[in-house]
Parts: sequence; structure tokens; C-alpha cells
Amino acid sequence: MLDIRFIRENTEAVKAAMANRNADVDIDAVLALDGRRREIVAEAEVLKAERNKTSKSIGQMIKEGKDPEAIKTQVREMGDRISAFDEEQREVEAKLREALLYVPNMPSDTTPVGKDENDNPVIRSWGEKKIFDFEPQMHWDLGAELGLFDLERGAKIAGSGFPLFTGKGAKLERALIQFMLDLHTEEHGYTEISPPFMCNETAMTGTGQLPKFAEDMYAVPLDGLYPIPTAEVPVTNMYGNEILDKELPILHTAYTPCFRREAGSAGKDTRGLLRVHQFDKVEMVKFTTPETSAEEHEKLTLDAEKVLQLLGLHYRVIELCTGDLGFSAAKCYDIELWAPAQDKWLEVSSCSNFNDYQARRANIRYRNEDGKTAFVHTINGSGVALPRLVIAIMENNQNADGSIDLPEALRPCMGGLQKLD
RNA sequence: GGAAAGGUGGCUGAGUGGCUGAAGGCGAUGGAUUGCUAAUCCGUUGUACGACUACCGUUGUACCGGGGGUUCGAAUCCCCCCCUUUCCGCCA
Repeated sequence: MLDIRFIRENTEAVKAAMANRNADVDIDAVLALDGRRREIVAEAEVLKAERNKTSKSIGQMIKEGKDPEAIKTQVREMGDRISAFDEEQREVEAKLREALLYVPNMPSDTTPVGKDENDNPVIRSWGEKKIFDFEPQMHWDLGAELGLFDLERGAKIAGSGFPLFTGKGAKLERALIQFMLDLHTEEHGYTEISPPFMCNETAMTGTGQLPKFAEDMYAVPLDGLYPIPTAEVPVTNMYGNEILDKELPILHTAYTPCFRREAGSAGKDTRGLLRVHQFDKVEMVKFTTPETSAEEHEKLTLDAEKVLQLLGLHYRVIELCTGDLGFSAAKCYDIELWAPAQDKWLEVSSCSNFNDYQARRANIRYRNEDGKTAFVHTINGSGVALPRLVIAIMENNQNADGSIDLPEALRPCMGGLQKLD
């Protein structure tokens, strides 16, 4: 969340930023709650100081054998007034926190201002569109013919959007996960984490999924748990309520399945593996100082790109404008793969810098050069998500006979296999 | 799921109603000293929010797993919850 002091001291800038985001938040209401809270605290603290002092004098009186009853009554009355203040303070603070949890992050100064996804600039691209001398097939047809997945049976046991991979398709998932984890741990300096696949409400709030996006999350109410929508949740919150004494930056990578209800996107891009409720993903998460976060964000994006380069896949990097930026992000690059049969770009990675927004929610701090505690900056990005990566491999590497060439870099993880046929 | 014991500062570990924001030890850090890769001595060493400030600091409040209660006053007493460890049960 945003620092309430920052909102207080930069009210106009915050309002302008919210407008750029098309975010409907009432900053004045937040400030009113903050103002009331500060009034209450100031008054209550004077009373409390008085009570503490008087209370101590009672102990003294008892030692001296004097009768403290009159003063006791007096302090009891003070206590009643304090209780009233405390109660109102609790109410106001709960409201204030709730309101703050719904205020999105400030976009970074370098984030382009724009209305929606049409205003997202293309930053760079790599490779080029492949030319086919035959009509490329859709991945769902290829997958069915080659026996890589069985979406009907996945739907039978869980519902549509729960893909079931079979044979070489299942192995391809496993190989891609291993390939990416090995790359990030061995070449890019990340430490691998294998976290819980469910998180509690506190963790889900820390990274910004709750409270606002509850309807996008699966939930296990009986146990107060949520199947994670991304490894970002457990891997970021693992340091919640800590003052990190490790050297920054901390670099983590993790494979997890991801569970998303995809509420509100019903009927959109639903064929095949385009948009599913459960998918595999390798995620990268960084904890940095404010000084290095911008640079580390760029590097993390390059780390994700490296995966695609090694697999020989044509991609582009776009930057999300203020109107399209995610709730918690200050700056974000999306990486999109070219899918020739779809004839469109598919998002496989979203690399975001959150500055101290998540750290403030999750209370993750470090000691700066002056020895003072300060909030870390968090950065994360997919490195990368599997389903659309699989789509791109299948559609780009298909042959006229319906077989699919495996990228060379992947073959060692596939037991030397060269093609799927 | 049942039983027991615990959760105190960076760590360890005292503390059963006021003199405790918290002894002692370790670690860290500043200094002194010593001709040797170390010892000794002295000092400093929690977090958050607010007020004041000559911005070196001063001061108030809160915090001893979380929440609630008793009391003039709670780390300390009571209740609920969470977590950890051990034993039993169940189980991949």
C-alpha cells in the first residue's frame, strides 16, 4: 500500500496518478480518516501519559501507608475516557487500512501515460515471424493428434480450463520447468524455492491479491486457504514481517502450479491452452534496495527473455501504460510470444517493479546504510508461464506432416528427443 | 485427531502485579590497549507512531505469539485463538 504520509504530503500527485490509472478511489475519504485518527491519538496519548503518572503515584502512596481510594476513582474515570478513544481509534484505523488496501500503487515516473492496452509502447523485439509453406495448424489440433494433451478428460474430472497432459506432452511440461529453473539458478544467480501451493489470507493480502481481487481466487474456506494464483504470493510473503539481514538483492526462482478463476474473462480466448484455470509457471522474485530496483527490474526482464531466446522463439517486449498497469505495480513489461496459427501475440511473462508497495503491505524491511530500517523493493516476473510457451513451441516448430521439432536447448531435458511425432 | 510442554529483544536466556523496554550471556558496533592473525577493558546496541528540535537529539504513547478481559496499574493473573516441540493415533 501507499504510505499514508506520502498521500498526505503529495495529495495532488496521488490524485493525478489515480486518474492516469483510471482508478476509482476516494483519496479525500482516506485523508479524512487519517486526520481523525491523528486527532484521536493525540488526545488519547495525553490522557494515557497522565494515567501512567498517576497510577505510579498510587504505588508510592500504598508504600507510604496513605489511602489511595480517591485517586483510584479518578484514574478509573480517566481509564473510561481512554477506552472510548481506544475503541474509536480501532474503528478508524480498521477503516483506514481497508481503504488503503484498495488504493493501487503509484505508477513510476518512467511509466508511459496512456488510456488502455492500445497505448502500450513496444520496447523491443527479438527474432522474426516464421514463414510457412503450408497452412500452420492450431495447437489444439496438433496436441490432440500427437497425444500431448487430452482436454476433454481434463474437463471431465475438473472442468474446462483444467488441462490434462499426456505422454510426451506431460514430459514436455516437466522438461520446460527443469530447463527454466536450471537456467535461472545456474546462469542468472537465483536461488530455487519450492513453496507451499496454498497461502493464507495475510499472504494473499501482502502481495495485493486480496482484498480487491477475491473473486479471481480459488478458496478453501474451511481452512482459510487460497490455492496460489502465482508463486509471487508465497515467495514474496516468505519474508513478511521480517527485517532482512541478508545481503540485497535476494533472487529467488520457483516453479509452482497457478490457480486462477479467471472471473470476468469467460468466453475469451478459451480454446486449447490459451486461457486456463490451472497452469505451470516458473517465477522469478527479487528483493532489492530502492537504489537498485530499477536496474534489477531490467535485468529480471532480460532473464525472462533469455528463456525465449534459447528456445528460438520470436517475441516482443511491451511496456504497460498507466491505464493498463496492474494494481500493485509501479512499472511493468509484458513479454509476448508470436503464435503463427493464432496469428497473434500471446503474453507469457509480466515483469513488474512494485517499489515498496508490496513490502509495505507485507512488512518486509532491511537496514539501509545508516542502519535505519526501510522497506525493500520487490520485483517479480514470470520466467515464464508454460501454456502459451507450449503453444508457441508447437505452432512455430510444426512441420507439414504434423510433427513438431523440439528446440535444441530443450532436448537434453527431453532425454535427447528431437521431435514430437 | 488426542496428550504434554513451550512461544520474551539479532540469538540465547532471566523475569508470577508497580523499582522492567525488559537482568546475564552471545553476537554486532565504536573506542582504548597489546607486536602478532587473538585476548583484555570501556561505551553503544529493539520497533512503530506522534510532538518538539539549534536536525546531535529530546520527549510522549504503544509493543514480551495474536485477540479480548480483570486491575488505579500486566511480560507477569483469567479467557479464546494461532504457532512450535515431544509422545500417541492416522496417513503419502
